This record gives sequence, structure tokens and C-alpha cells, in this order.
Amino acid sequence: MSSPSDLTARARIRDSALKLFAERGIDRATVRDIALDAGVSSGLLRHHFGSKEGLRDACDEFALGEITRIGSRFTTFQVLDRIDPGVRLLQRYLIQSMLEGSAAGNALFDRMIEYAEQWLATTDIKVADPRAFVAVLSAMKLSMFTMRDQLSRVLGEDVDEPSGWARMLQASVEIFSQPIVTPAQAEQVRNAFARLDSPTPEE
Amino acid sequence: MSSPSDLTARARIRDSALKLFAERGIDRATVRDIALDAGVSSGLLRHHFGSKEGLRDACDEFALGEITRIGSRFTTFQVLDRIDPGVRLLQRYLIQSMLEGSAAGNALFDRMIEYAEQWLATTDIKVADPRAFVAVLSAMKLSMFTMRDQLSRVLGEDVDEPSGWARMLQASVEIFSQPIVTPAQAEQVRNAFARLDSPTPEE
DNA sequence: ATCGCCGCTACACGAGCGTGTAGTAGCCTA
DNA sequence: TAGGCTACTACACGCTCGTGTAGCGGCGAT
Repeated sequence: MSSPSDLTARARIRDSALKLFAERGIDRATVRDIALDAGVSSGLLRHHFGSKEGLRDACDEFALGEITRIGSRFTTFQVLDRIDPGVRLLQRYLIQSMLEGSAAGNALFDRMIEYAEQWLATTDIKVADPRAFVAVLSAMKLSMFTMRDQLSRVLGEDVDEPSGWARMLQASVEIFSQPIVTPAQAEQVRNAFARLDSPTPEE
Repeated sequence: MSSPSDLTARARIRDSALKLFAERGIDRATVRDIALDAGVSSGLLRHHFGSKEGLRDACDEFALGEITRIGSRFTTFQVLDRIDPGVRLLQRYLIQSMLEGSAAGNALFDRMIEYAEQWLATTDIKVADPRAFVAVLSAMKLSMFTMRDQLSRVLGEDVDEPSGWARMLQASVEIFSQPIVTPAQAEQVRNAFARLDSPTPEE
């Protein structure tokens, strides 16, 4: 994930795999294309990683380690004016992993949940079901990445570019900094579920 | 999307395709498996739909039409105590389409945006960038579906079951019915972006 | 009656995939 | 200097995929 060509072949293969996995998804990224991108034969890929899944595992481990090392920008509201392309690639790879439920994806989502639970404890927000609260909240934060293409299309500009990125992030802040549904509406939902829980009073 | 076997072969193929596309994704659902599931030969599939992509288009059109006919539960906060399995399948299919950016997915997301813009106009919520606001808000609502597997895993129960569904939906209401970030934090983000926009005052 | 169309099946084709195998050049050790 | 290990390539295998083709039974129209 650093300089282009003065890396070991193994590292170059891993970087190419990470890139193509992130861009196309696991299935659509072929070992031949990965090898081509890394400038090696497909046999060498097999030599170093055993199989496509072995390569995938190596990517998982690497991506998880890098994102940990870099810090948890992923999980915070921290404002990023300019995201490093390498980090963006890691993000996309891990988003793919989360959507698909791989080990690395699960681990990262768990970490986000844990982090969010700690954050929740520092606030004075009162919730009935903290676990569900942080889980859904985390999923919502991630949606800005999972729905990246749709958001870019609807906004008319790439959300990876500084301008689109700013619009998206500021929108999320506006959403989270004020009540979107009224207390009356919330009450209504609560009542609806309460009515479902209790056996119908009569009929 | 109605009874199992007293349908025309064409309709059965379409239903099976919708199911397998939704469950496995477009690529992983093969024409042979779809034909098998529908109880016909793979040649008949080709006879009726021309190609896999033709079948896909038919599914798009059907799913979009059905979801329109049924109503826009998709786009509202309406509480659903028990979701019809057929509707759930449609949802999953369309979610896949949105994640992948197909024509039907784009159309549905556009419709959600439009609907959300109308809704926003009826409220007294003040936002700087309405387009971005409703886009991100819509993405966040969808995240409860795109992250379905992760949410189920973290909650320890299937969010498609009534119990998990209720927890998830109530959590989303709690999130949207109160400020999550403080005014100070929101201000901080605004300032950070304002500082980026203006050429650095000195130095 | 027969002709043609429609719903439908069986089977083959070619491409692309992950994987397996054989072999080579170079370096490190004994 | 001989042996062996490591990095690496070329090429073939077998499978699965979407697609193509040939043909068959039944039914409605002439």
C-alpha cells in the first residue's frame, strides 16, 4: 500500500488483489487479472498464497491491520478533508467484506459496535436497547460508504471528491444533530409495538 | 409471486429468478439453478427471456411494478408487524439492485429521494442542502436492509423475525427522534469545512 | 388433413475460471 | 563444486458458465 514497484512481488500481488477485490468484488476479480495487475504470473500468486481464498485471507489480515494502525477514522465523525487513496481502498475492501459477511468484515463491524458502545456511555443519551441502538447507528454511518455510488449519482458529483464528500458529511451531521421524527411520531411507533406485544385485549 | 405451481412456466421462472437473484446476487445465481428451481429446462428460460440479462430486465420490471402496486412501505417509517415473505423478497432483490447500480435500483432510489423531498417540505426542518440531506437520510434508512446480516449477527436474532425487526425499527426511531451529536459538535464540523473552503487566512 | 407456430427438452459449443504440474534460473549452504 | 531450496514461468486440466442448435408434441387455422 506504499510505493508502486519497489516492493516484493508478494506485497505487490496483495496490493493488486486488495485493489481489484475492492473495485469489482471478490468473484469478479480473477486471479489472472490480479497477477496481470501486479506484473507477475498467475502461478506465482498461487505459489505465495496457495489459493484465491488464501490470498483473500492475506488481504483480510492486512486490511484489518492497516486500518487499526492508521486509526479508527472509520468509526468516528472526524472530518477528513482529504482522504488518502490507499485508505479509501482499504475502506472499500472492508465495506465489501462487511456486506458479504466475511471474517474480516464481521470483526470490523464488531469493533465498530464496541467503539460505539463506549461512546454511548460517555453521552447522556437514554435508550431502551443500547445494543440495537449502536448497531443500527453504526449501520447508518456505514451507509454513506455502501451507498456511495447512488449518493454520487443523486448528488451529481463524486462523494469521493472533496466537494461531494463535504456535502455528504455535513448532511449526516444535520441529520444527527436534530430530531427527524417528532415525539408524537415516535410515541406512535412505540404504541404500535406495545400493542403487538400484549395479547390483543379483546376481539 | 403468488401460489407455487399453478402459474405459467414463464411466471415461475421469473419468480425463481427473483428469489435466487435476491438470495445469491446476480452473478452467483446461474440460469441452470433458476431453471431447476422453476422445474423447467434451462432452454425454456432462454426461449422466454432471450438471455440472462433479459431475465434480469423482466425481474426488474416486475419487482418495480409490484413494489409500486403494493405501496411505498419501503420509503416510510410505517410499522410492519409482519412482512409478507414475497414482499421481503422484492425488497432484497431491489436492495441488491441498488447496491449494484442497475437501472431498476437507480429508479427506485430516485423515487425514494423524490418521496423524501416531498416529505421534507411538509416538515419545518431547516437544512442547508436539502438534496444531500434526503439522499443521505434515504441511504441511512436503507442501511437497515443492506446491513441486515451484520445486524442480525450483532443482535443475536434475525431482524426478519418479528422480535428482531421490532428492536431494529425502534432503535431507528430512537436515533431519529433525538439529537445524536451536540450543537457544539455540529458547529465544530461546520467550522472545519468553512475553514477548508476559504483560502487559508494567513501563513 | 396438414401446415405452422408455440412451449418445451436435450445436448453440444466455446469461453473463462481456479487449480495442478513441470520446469528453469539464481542463490545459499556444505 | 555439488546439492537443494526459493522465486518464478509456461502450459495444461477440468469444471461451470451463458449461449447456440436441433428437434419433438400439441393445438389452432386453413
